[in-house]
Amino acid sequence: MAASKTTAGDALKRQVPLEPALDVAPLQMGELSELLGYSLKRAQLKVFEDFLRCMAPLQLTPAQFSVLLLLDNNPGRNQTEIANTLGILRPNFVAMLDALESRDLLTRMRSPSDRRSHVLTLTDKGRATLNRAKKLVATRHEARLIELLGPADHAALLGMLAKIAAEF
Amino acid sequence: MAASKTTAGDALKRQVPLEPALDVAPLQMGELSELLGYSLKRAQLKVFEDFLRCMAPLQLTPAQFSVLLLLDNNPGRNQTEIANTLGILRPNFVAMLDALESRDLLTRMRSPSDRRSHVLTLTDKGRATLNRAKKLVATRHEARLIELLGPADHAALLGMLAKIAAEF
DNA sequence: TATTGTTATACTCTATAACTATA
DNA sequence: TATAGTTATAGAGTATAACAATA
Repeated sequence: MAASKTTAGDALKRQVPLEPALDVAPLQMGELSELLGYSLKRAQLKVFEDFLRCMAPLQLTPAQFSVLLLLDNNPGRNQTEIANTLGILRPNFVAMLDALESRDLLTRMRSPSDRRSHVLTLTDKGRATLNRAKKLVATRHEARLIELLGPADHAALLGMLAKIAAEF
Repeated sequence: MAASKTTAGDALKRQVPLEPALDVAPLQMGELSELLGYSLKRAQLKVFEDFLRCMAPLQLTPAQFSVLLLLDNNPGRNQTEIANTLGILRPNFVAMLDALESRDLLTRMRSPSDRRSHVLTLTDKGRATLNRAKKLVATRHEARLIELLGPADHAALLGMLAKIAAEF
C-alpha cells in the first residue's frame, strides 16, 4: 500500500497524528520471531549498549572490562593466555593492551623465566577502576536486567547462554 | 607457577601427555561467569557460526537470510522500511541488496506511486532459495539448539531474549 | 523543504601472514 | 624448530555527511 501519509479524508478525522508518524504499518517479522539467533543478536546489542551507558564514567568497553577482570583473577599470566581465554586473537590484543597500559591501568613486564613473554599486572589505578566498574555493572547494569526478567529467570537465562557458549 | 611444561620428574611419570598440551591451568573466569552480556556475546557467536555452517550450501549469512524472510512476509516494501525493521542503516543496505540482486534472488523496481523509492520483490529463485534455507535452519540449526536445551527451555530462552531486545 | 536511494568515507572488529627475539 | 609479542594488512560491520532525483 505504499506510504500515503496524509489524505484529504485523514485531515478531517484527526488533526493530531496518534502514531508517532514513523511507519504506517509495522512489518510482519514472520519466522524471524522464532529464530533464536536473531533475538540473540538483538538482545546482545541492547545489553552492550546499556553496558556502555552505565560504564560511561569509567570509559570501559565490555572487552576492556573483561580483560581487567581476568587479570585481577589470574595474576602473572601472559598475553597469549589472557587473549585465548577471552577469544581475542593475539595480534588484536596488542593495541587493546596498549590503550589500557597508556591509561595506566595495567603494566607489561618481561617474564624473568621466559623473556619472550609479558606478564600482565593490574596497577593500583587499574584495580581501583575495576572495583568501581564492578559496582557500576552490578548496581546499574545487571540490576536492571534482573528487574526486567526477575531473579529466577535471569539466572536461568545465564545458565542457558553459558550452556550454548560451552556446548553448542 | 609460570608455564613449566616438562620437568625431569614429569618425564618419568608420564611419557604421553594426558592433557592436549594446550594450557597448563585453566584461567579463573571470576565475575565474568555472572555477567549476562559476556555469555550473551559468546553464545551469539556460537549460534551464528553454526548458522553459517548449516547454511553453507546456500551461501547465506544470517543478515541476508533475515532480508529474504522479511521480503517474503512483506511484499511491496521499499528499502528504507526493510532496513529500518532489521536495524540496518540505509547506506549499508545498498551493497547488501546489490549482492542479493546480482545473485538474482530479488529485484529492485521503481515504485509507480513514488518514483524515489524501490519496491523490493523476491524472484522465483529467491523464494526457492528462501524455502530451502528455512528447511536447513529448522532441521539442522534450530533442531540442534532445541536438542541441547529441550523444547521448553528453548522457548523460554527465546521469550526472554525477545523481551530484552524489545524492552531493555 | 523533505525523503529515497546512493556515494564516499571513517572507524571498529576480526582474521591471516610474517617478522623479531627468545627458547 | 617452535613460541610470544608484534607489525602490517585486509575484510567485515557499522556510522555519518552529502548529493541527485523526486515529492
